[in-house]
Amino acid sequence: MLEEALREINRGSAEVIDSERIEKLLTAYFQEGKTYTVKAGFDPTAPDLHLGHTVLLQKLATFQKYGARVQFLIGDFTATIGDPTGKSATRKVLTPDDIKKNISSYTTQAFKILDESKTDIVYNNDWLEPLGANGMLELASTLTVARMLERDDFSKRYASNTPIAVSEFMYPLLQGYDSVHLKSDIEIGGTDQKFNLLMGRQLQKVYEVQKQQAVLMMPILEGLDGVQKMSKSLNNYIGVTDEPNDMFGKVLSVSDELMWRFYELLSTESLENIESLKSGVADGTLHPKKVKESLALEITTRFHSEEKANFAKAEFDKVHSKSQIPTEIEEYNCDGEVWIAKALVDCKIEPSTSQARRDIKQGAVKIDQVKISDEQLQLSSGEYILQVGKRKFAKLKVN
RNA sequence: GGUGAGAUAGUCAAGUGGCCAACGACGGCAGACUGUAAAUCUGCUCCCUAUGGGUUCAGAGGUUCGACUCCUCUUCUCACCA
Repeated sequence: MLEEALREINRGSAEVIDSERIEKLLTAYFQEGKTYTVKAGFDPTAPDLHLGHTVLLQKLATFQKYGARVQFLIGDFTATIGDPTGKSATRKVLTPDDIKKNISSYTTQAFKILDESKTDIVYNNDWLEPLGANGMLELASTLTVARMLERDDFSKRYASNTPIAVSEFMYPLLQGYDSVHLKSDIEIGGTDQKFNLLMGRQLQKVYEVQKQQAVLMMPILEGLDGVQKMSKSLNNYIGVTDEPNDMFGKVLSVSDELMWRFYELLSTESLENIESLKSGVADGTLHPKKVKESLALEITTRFHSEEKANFAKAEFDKVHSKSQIPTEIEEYNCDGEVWIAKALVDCKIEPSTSQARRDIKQGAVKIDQVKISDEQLQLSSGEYILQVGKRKFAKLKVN
């Protein structure tokens, strides 16, 4: 039991600091039913979560399964400083109202994964604000500038003469102080947070609250391209609020290699099962697509429902395997004869008539499942199913 | 503060008076092949009902029949010196 728990907890992790501590906490839980706390900090700036964010959430859920109380920390105070990401210069200041809105959308999404009854939502403004100037100075005195500059990001910026605001130095300190206040037993975060996470350990020692927290770091999830990290700005993400059809399709479009990564970091499938899936694919008894399909089903079910996931799968098969028309298509109307290129633009499946012409020339455009080649084609009155490529559809009614 | 280099399409990056809507690479889209996977091959990739027209090469002026290319100023970036 203990062994299995440890394996699940370490699963996919990039680095663990003080794993003995984790083992002790778990042992205490299994033997005496003692709970412990796991802290994770969240920035209230990004209300749209994608699967990259859920890696952490799922790790927290795993901890909950093994006796942890999760300290779901909202960095409402620290959000006003801005974590030194190097490009944070233009960070806008959030109003309390924005923050409140972001948080509620954040938590409803998060509780699709986390057990609400084992989660404490805490706001660091509650203790950082009363800390005051004295407290801040005391906190700042625990650390030297040299030590601060050890942080990779800082040293790089310092070396390249990129400005570093003194307030940015406070960020890791404050995040570390959160751990002091909360007396966290374990803190988890992404590998990019290493410095900040370690700061928690250091400060807990200085303030002599208790034993130092253990730290578990999760890798950054790759996006759909399999190379760069999943992020909204790179448009390689699967959002947790994506439509079931999109979500299913996106998961299915990841490469076989990346699929295993997703399995490790996102699936709740046990490690044994994943191993057997892997060997099944390796010796040819299992088709990789089947394996990917069940992953897509699992993920879609998690954020929507089983029913919707199954529907998305059926829809997917219909459109792609049997190349039929999807059940639901956007509908558009227009009057009089329409030039095909214009119609495609009006239906928002082409960005410009130039692009539409090119696609027609290349045979990417179909009307009612039939490829067309005449770029001068006029559509007279009637109903048409327009299609560009494999995935863009529209229904057009010409009056 | 001084000196020098630079700013080109989504990104990187050629182009140094007409052959430039601008080489190439990446990305993206489409086609073939497939498992809408990957890999590979091919085509396309500013806009406009188009063998043509329009608007582009940081911004504003100027020289010229003609400028992304030359000149002036402005803004911003980078390097070296102080």
